Amino acid sequence: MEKAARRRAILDAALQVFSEHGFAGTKLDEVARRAGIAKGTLYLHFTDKEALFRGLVEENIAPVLADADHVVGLFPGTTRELLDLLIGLLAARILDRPASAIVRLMIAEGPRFPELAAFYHREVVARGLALVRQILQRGLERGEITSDLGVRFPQLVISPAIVAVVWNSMFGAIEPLDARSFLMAHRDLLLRGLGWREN
Amino acid sequence: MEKAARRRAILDAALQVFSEHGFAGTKLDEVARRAGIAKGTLYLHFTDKEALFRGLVEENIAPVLADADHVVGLFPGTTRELLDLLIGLLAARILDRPASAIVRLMIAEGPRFPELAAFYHREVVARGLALVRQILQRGLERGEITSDLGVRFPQLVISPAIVAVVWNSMFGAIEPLDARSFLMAHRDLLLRGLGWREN
Amino acid sequence: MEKAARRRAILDAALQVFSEHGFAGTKLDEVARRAGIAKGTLYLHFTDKEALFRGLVEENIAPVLADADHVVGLFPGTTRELLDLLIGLLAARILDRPASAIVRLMIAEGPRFPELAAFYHREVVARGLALVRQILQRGLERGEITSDLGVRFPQLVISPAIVAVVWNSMFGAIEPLDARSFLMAHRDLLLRGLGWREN
Amino acid sequence: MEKAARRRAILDAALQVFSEHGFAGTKLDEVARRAGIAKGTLYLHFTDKEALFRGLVEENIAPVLADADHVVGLFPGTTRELLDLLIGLLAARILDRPASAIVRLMIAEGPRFPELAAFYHREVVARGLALVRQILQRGLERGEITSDLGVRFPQLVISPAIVAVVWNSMFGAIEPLDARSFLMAHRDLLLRGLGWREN
DNA sequence: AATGAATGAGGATTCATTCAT
DNA sequence: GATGAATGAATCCTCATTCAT
Repeated sequence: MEKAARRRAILDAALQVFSEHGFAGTKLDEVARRAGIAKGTLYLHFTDKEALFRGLVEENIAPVLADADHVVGLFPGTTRELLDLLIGLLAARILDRPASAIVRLMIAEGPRFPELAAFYHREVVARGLALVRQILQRGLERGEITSDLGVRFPQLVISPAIVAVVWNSMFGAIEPLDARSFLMAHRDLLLRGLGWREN
Repeated sequence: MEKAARRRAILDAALQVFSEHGFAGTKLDEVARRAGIAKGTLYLHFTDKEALFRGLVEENIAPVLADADHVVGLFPGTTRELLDLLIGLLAARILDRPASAIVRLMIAEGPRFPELAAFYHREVVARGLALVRQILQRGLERGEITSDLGVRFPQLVISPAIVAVVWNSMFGAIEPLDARSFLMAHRDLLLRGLGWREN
Repeated sequence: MEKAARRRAILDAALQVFSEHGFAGTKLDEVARRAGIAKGTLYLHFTDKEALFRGLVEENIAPVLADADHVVGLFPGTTRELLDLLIGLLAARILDRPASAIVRLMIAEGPRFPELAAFYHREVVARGLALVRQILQRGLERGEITSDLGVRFPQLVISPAIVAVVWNSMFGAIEPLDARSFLMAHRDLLLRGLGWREN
Repeated sequence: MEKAARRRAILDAALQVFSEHGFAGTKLDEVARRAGIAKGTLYLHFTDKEALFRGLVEENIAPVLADADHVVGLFPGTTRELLDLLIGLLAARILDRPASAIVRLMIAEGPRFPELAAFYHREVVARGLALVRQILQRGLERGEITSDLGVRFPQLVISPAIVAVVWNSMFGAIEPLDARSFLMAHRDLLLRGLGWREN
């Protein structure tokens, strides 16, 4: 349908512009220009600037959730294999502009959009952390790891991915961080820290 | 001197308001109001909004650097003790509103202030990471740890602190993260991951 | 086209207001109000206050130049007839509010807009003086006048017209000067001074 | 007295700044700076910006009037000699920055200060024109000139002086006008135009 | 008297939103 | 539906004026 394509073009443009200028700094003129439509047309798709921002975040969540389901689906395998898979996905996502831009936007603007933060927490963060917990819990039960720190603080597993996004957005031009090697190092450190032992 | 106090009041107010609304979203009227001065008075201390923002970041760096020097000064001790010290400081800093607000602001606005990001990188981030490297390098030399992953990716040591700040700013109202326990868990995981062995 | 009419309305209002209050003293709010449009609409036609001022001067030059060409076109006639024609045009222009307001504005604001003054000199003043020189040079060649002072100082021919404008703008309410009689007297004095002799 | 010197310094500075930027464009900060005093001190001498402007014009009139009296005092002489004297004074005045700046200011700002324009008309212009009339009337009575056009339109005698001031303020950088030669040419043209005949 | 820091009304400019075409 | 010209509220910044020292 034509309408859906139009909507997608707007959201793509909005992601770029919000990402470059932040919420308050974004001019809808520029979003419209990049989307190749007239300014007024924006209002046929989104009631106002805030709705556009919310739509942006909400509609970029689907692929993330699909990823998670994918990981869950591949559950057979060692904890190491699952963590590798997870980190591979994170790396893919991090190298992937849209999703990392969304993460950055949520960090930058989250405090000004509490309901959106709650939505993001519920739909993305809580699910992601639950997935991490599942993987590690299973590792404990199988005797592949011995520490429950990861289950208790699943954010520890995710932290380096967040930092890689933030780092490259701020210091990418000065001292870029290779996200893949960084996350590989993290996986090694993490597994050893959790008491990993090949059975 | 009266002038310095006025300046401090302005910076305190600015930290609050920039922190709540971001750079573009901040009204200087509100900064002035919270500082208890007239709008025009702001301009006797800072040439414009951007100078105020820069001043805010720059003048909040001094205490951070003082901390770092302090840690270096206390160098004798095991790697575990030093990491504890470091993490204690991070926790103190994280629980400390001003500094965490600055970190958040830098993450949110950094991409729009490249020179400021460079300044922050040079004065705070690079020094902090150098300190981490020193500590871990010394641990390797003393045989207290065996992995050099921390030396190669010192950001891994810092990541959970950054995430704790970001987490609480976004999800503090929904699911607060106890920064101290979180960082203690991190320290345990990290040390074990690095091959910690009490001599 | 509607757009051109809007632009004309703005320039008309701007001429009034700039003329009454000078450049710095003019409020764009008032220009908009008198043009019957909203403040923001001004900016769809002129990028800023200075562009509006420049546009005002530049677009009021066309009719003046058309007049000058007209005079040149009517060249056959005695020097007296040509001077009469010229003075008639000056009088018409002087009694004509817009042009005299422009002259006043240029005198008042010229020093603060050097490029605009240069433009005005090039497009209006130099051409006007060249026309005066042509007329007088022809008079000398035909033996109708004997002095070359007018050719050497064509500003002498124009001075009373300028003064009439300035006088009436300043003292019009106190002691108005009848521009037509004034310029007629000037013509008589000038011709006699240049050694006029009917052939 | 110290106070009078202070006042003079302020007026000198004010003349410069008003002359460069016009009334609305003048910042009292800059006047104070150039006068070498604090901003607040201005208000010990002039109640407000407008009073300063008025004072400026009013206090620069004395020397002009003194000149005029001087001319009247030297009355014996031919009409040519008196006109020479008058034009010499005008040239001196025109080459003299302060007075020409005042003339320019009155032209530029006069319409916004009607009472000041009236004052200027009464104290300077009317007296100057009366003087011109006296000289020419005497010339007629003595039979040195035959036309009464100058008596009827004394502004014709003054016009080139005004134009010289205006010209050089606007086009001085592009095509400067030598005021002295210009006024000499005017004198010759004028005398001949009035029917001058050496007795 | 002199100072200059402080004030806050005022004005240029921007931009989210509306609406006639 | 789509457009983009028009709107005017909102915000940064300036500067004449005041006043405590």
